[in-house]
Amino acid sequence: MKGKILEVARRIFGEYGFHGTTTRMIAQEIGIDISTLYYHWGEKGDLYEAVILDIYEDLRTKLIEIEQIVHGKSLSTRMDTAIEMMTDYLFLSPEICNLILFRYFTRTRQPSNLDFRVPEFISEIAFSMGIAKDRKHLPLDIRMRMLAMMNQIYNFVAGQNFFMDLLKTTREDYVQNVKDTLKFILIPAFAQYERAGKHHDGNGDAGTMGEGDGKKEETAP
Amino acid sequence: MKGKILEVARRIFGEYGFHGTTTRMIAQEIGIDISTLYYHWGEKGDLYEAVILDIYEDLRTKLIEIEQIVHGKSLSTRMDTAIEMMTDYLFLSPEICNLILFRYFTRTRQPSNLDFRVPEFISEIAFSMGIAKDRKHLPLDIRMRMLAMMNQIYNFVAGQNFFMDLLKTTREDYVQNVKDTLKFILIPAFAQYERAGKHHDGNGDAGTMGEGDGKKEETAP
DNA sequence: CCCTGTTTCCATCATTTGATGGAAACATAG
DNA sequence: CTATGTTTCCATCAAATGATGGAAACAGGG
Repeated sequence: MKGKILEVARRIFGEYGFHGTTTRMIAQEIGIDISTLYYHWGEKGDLYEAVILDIYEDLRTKLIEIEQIVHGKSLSTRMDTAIEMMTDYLFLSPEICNLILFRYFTRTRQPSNLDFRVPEFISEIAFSMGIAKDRKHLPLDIRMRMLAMMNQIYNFVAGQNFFMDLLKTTREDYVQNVKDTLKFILIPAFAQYERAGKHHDGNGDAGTMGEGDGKKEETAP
Repeated sequence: MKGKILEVARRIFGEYGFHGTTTRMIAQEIGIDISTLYYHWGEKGDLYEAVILDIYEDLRTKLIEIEQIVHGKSLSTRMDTAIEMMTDYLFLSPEICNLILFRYFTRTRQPSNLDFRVPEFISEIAFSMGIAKDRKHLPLDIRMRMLAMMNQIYNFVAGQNFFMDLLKTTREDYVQNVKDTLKFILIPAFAQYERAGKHHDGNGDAGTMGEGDGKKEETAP
């Protein structure tokens, strides 16, 4: 039962957010009384915290699995496979994306129960992609690119209902197009690392060229 | 006063979301009684609706302004300028990004007051970029790429607090790195349109395109 | 069966929250 | 000043919500 509650709480919190979810909604979805819920998980904030830890744990497991499969391949191939696997996985548990994005964007009225830190796996991903030489001390620009990449996936999964309606497409079609769009955007972007040889940082101003705007060199801090 | 309420409501709704915001929070922030708020805007859902319409109107105005400035330039230049302007603008009104993303990701318990449709400017942007030949009947893949592009910007602005804390960086530094990251990812991706000539759709498996030669000139730093 | 510990539900509270009616304050034209 | 329309605040409600105590149901070992 404790597990069942966590599972349903993940889904409901993922759909409605923290304040949009009531303990009664969760209990009713399972068909139990709310006091049973409180018995197992304590107050609402504690349950939410458990949900967050749970999804990050799932995500970590998946990332490790993917890392082992794409290990050793070329960057383009690695990204292609990783995008396929990651997308398929997240569409099976879309609340993972929703909950992560809520954390990024939303403030809560709660004192500070929910502001605990969770690793964002940024360095792990960069390392797995072969972009980081060293698991620690990742330069800022690389960390931001990793965030950008993950966000791109999260967005299409978390917003699937809205976007499917907006684009007037079926689910199957949508999933395929998400993968294609991700590849269209991410692979050329990160292909710059392949072309630029191993670790030519190339400043952030990639792609524009010319213009030589006044940006100073900003070597990795 | 009516305007002042709308302005503050934008900010608070943007920070806490619909259910995370109470009418009392808005009223208190201004220093008025909640009944004054209800007098001007009716029920909470109506105020929220007004907020959404307001931010979309602002966004529309800005997009038109940008469109006129980048008109006629090359795609890379257009994107460079548009990213600069759009980012600067959104960082001044970050609640725009938050509110748009909430609409994408969050469900509300409300009956259906907030499910009204608002244009997402997808076709306008594609047309302005010179990617769409025809303002109507945009193919699905192009619309998704436009969404992906806008989402990329929205995310970094809406999540600025979280990301700045995560990356341990200052605001100024963060803003600059957002621009650089956006250019790093978006410009190479959409440069495929330039290289591929005018309208070679190219199937979704765009990842292969990056391998060919790639960008010729690379401003040696 | 009985005893004990666990789990579930019912009844109930105290707050919070959305919402409103009506009195007071304010403004403005005549 | 007075009359009229507008705006703001005070007091208050009803419903929703987070939370809890205690009785009942359940489970398993002796």
